[in-house]
This record gives sequence, structure tokens and C-alpha cells, in this order.
Amino acid sequence: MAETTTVGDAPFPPELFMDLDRSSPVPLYYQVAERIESAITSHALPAGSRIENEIALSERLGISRPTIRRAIQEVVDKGLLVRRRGIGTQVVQGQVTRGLELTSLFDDLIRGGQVPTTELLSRETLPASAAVAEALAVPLGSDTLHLRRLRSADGVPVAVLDNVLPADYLDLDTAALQNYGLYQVLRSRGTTMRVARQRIGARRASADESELLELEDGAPVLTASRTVFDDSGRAVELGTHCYRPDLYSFDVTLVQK
Amino acid sequence: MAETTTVGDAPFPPELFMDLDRSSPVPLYYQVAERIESAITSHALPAGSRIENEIALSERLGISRPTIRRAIQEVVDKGLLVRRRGIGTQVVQGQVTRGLELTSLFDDLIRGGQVPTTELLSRETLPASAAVAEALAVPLGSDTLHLRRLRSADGVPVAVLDNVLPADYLDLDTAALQNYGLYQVLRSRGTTMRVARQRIGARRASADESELLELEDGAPVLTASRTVFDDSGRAVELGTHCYRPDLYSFDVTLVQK
DNA sequence: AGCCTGGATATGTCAAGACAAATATAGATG
DNA sequence: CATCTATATTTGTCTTGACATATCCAGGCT
Repeated sequence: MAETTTVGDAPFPPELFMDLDRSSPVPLYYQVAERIESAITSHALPAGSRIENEIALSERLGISRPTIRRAIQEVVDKGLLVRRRGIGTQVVQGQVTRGLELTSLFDDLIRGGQVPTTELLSRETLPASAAVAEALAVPLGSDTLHLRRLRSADGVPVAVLDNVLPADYLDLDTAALQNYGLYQVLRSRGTTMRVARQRIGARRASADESELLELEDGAPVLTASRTVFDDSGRAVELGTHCYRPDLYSFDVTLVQK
Repeated sequence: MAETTTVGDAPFPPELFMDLDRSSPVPLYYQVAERIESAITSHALPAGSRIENEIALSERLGISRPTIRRAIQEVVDKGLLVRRRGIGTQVVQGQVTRGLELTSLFDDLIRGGQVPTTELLSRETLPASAAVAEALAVPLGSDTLHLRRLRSADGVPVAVLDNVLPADYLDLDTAALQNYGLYQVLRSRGTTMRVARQRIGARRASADESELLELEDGAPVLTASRTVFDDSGRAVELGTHCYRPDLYSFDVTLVQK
């Protein structure tokens, strides 16, 4: 009775999978996942509707079931689909917001259509404190690069970014740091960042911060402290950031497993 | 040269997989993932070390390679392992912090060894505003249940929780809401929550909030507004929460895919 | 009408095998 | 000595096949 909002089956538009390319370096499961996702965000598959089952899709596309399953799972992990055994796979209601990926503020701003600029406030080489040595897994007292930057969007200050990097990065290009995001600079050095652990909180802005961010004294700021690890598991960066809460927030999508 | 912190191979302790149970309802891949994870958190596999490769593990345990792969992938998704083709799989450095799962503040506090209590400040049935109707995907003006609760840990107020639920939940048990978390109450009604989308930010506490949370006027609070969907994709709850930032923060682990 | 049962449906788990692609290492070549 | 090349290693992708399990629905029984 109260189930009246349920929507019936919605087959995929037949043309959706016409351009799958088996010879492409892009994996098949990824190509399929992309098309399912775009069918949802374009509302070709309405919210609440049930999608074609795995077996049928697999046969219709001439792709094995494990590959189809993997494609669907990608979309489930993004929070756009839900699956129930014996029932099927349905489209989640609600607006789609981009999930929190391993991106930097710099990337986020660009994606939002804004123009990010960076002012390098300070750059020092300092011995690792106990806390830093612990977080970066480097010897106590070893050289570390400390950066302090002010990030603005369309000329308005958005965040104060403090970063500490291990000795491998003492020679980072100062000019590049003014023009690109830290993550872009690290990537261009061949570092591939794989895992980030971060804690998000709030506190009053310090005197420094409120001046830089053009806030009143003691105004609230959103904070994030993150440690980033590369593809061999080594700590690459320790970031302590504070954001103007009226200009920035974090979007997170969680999926129950 | 700068690679001196790399640690060599670390075989799994042979006894680690002795008690795998193929007849258990717990999936094999999950049993294996659990044991790998505990080997990491117990430091039996030191940070930076390389684990046994898939083929060897698969043969040694008499389990197919896809199943082993899935087990390892589970641990990778938690941010404890990183993989590189041609290289192997290595343990990520740094402390392990529990990731952000689809849990409630109530569950979080219990896990932290604290005693959560809930005071039901108000409970009203109100017609859905435009914003609520949009977020919950219910008709404009339809009945919705509005809750306002004060959550404390060990007697100290931690958060003010505002929740809006669709008409299906108008008859929620008031007594249960005083003694259990909202999510526990929903689960006991047979609702299984699958996806949550939330935005985390910061702002000044309102007069109400600062009084309830025993803060000064205008003190900063950490805010989260989330929409939760059940296993059929329907919106279950719209939450607007504000936390005392000295007592609570969000931990998030991100993995680059 | 109410309850049980069996079949249909769809996802969940597991296996065995094949080939592709990225990386490191050791050896051959200039 | 430096550089290129072949090879071994390891993860990434894809296929075919099988059975288990949860759910819904229709039919038959009480």
C-alpha cells in the first residue's frame, strides 16, 4: 500500500551500448559502467526503476556475466544503484553529487568552474618533530619540507594549506607550486598517490588564519588533516588545512557493504 | 637510492589460514580478507612489506585465484594494502584508523567505549516543505516526522540531531528513541539502509545549539547533512546534525581507483 | 480466508584457465 | 661503462560453467 512510489522496470536504451570497443585499452567493465552511470545521471533510467538483470544484459551484449557484474558493482559503489538478491538492481533516488575522491582542493575548484590561484606563503626545510616523524614514518629530526600556501578561488581566499613532505621532495619546484596544485606537481614527478586518510573537524580560526581568509577573529573554520600514501605504501604528504566554511564543504557518499 | 625504507617480503604466518571453514555461511573471500587484515593490524605483516603473490597464496590455500583476488581487494579498499602490476602487493604505512562506514553517531560512541544517551527534545508531524519533499522524494505537503534529539556521551552533550522521515515512519516508538540510536530503531523495523550521501561543513552555533551543547554563543560547530536510502533506493531519512568539534570529528579513508 | 509449498527469478559465491600488460632483473651488445 | 633486449614475475582483464541463496508469486491444501 505504502509502496506506491516504486517504479517498474526500465530497460536500457538499446543504443546505449552500441559503441563498446573491445580493442580499446579502456577495460570493458569500465566502458559498461560509464554507460550505466550516464544512463542514470541523464534520467534515461528513472529513479527507483529496476534495471535489466545480469544474465540478460550479459547475453544481449555478448559479454560474460562476471564482467557485467563488475561493471554494475562499480556503479553500486558510487551510490547510484542498490542490489537485492532475488529482487534485482534498482536506481537510487535523489540528486547525484560527485563523491569524495582522492583529489585536491585545486582539482575540486577547477571542476566547479572556478579559477584557483595559489600564493606560497612560506617554504622551509625543518627537522621532523615527533608527530611528523610518526605520521610520515621518517626518522626523528630528518629533513622535511614545510609549505604554507593560501588558496583562492576567483580571487577570494578559500583555504590555508599547511603541508609537510619527506626528504625526497626537498627540491620541489617553487614556481610550479605557484601555478599548479601540489598534487599536480607530485604527479609530474612520477609520484602516484593511492591512499589518503583524513580527519575532518572544525575549530576557531587563529589570528593568522582569520587575517589570511578575511574572516572575523574567532570565526569558525572547517579543518582537514590528511596523510597521503603512494603506490608503494610510503607516506608522501601530511596536510593540515583549514577552509572557509561558507565557501567549501566535503561531500561523502557511503555504501553499506 | 632513496628507496632504503622499503621492507622486503613478509610471508604470511602459516597458522593464519588454518581455520578457514568452507561450510560456513561466511564467504571464503571474506574469511581470507579478515585474516589478512588482522595480520596487518597486528603487525605480523610489517608496514611496507610485500605480501605473498596471488598465485602462490591461491595454491597454498587450495582456493581459486579469483577468490583470493577478491579477498585482497577488500583489504585494498580499506586502505591497508596497495597493489602495483608487475611488482606485487604491499602494506601501507601509518596507523590504521577505522574508516567512515554507514554507521550512526550512536554506534560510533559505543565502539569508542563511551555510553551514549539520547534526549528526545521534540517530535512533530509536519507537512513536507519544498526542500524536504525534494530530498526525500515525497509529495509536497505530505506528512513527515520531525525529530530533534540531544545526544550525549558519558553525560556530556555531543550533538544536536535533527531528522526528517517520510510518512512510513510516523509511528516510530518514542520510548525506543530514548534508549537506542535512530538507526537501530529503523533496523528493528526491517529497514536496511544501503546508501548515504552527506555534506560536512562548519558554522557558528545558533543560540539554541550553544545552549544545548554548553558552548559559548557563536562557537564553531561541525555540521553534517545527510540523506539515507534503503535497499530499494527510497529515501529513509534526512538528517541535519551539528557536533561539538572538540568531542567529535569525521575519519575518512580514500582509495584511488 | 489463511497457510504452506514449489517454481521462477535474480543476485551471491566459487572454480579453472587463458591471455595482456607493467615492472624488474640479468645478460648481451655497442 | 652505458644502453638496449630478452625473460621472469606479478597483477589486470575476460571467459565459461556451476551451484547456493534470497525473494516473490501462483497454486493447492486446510
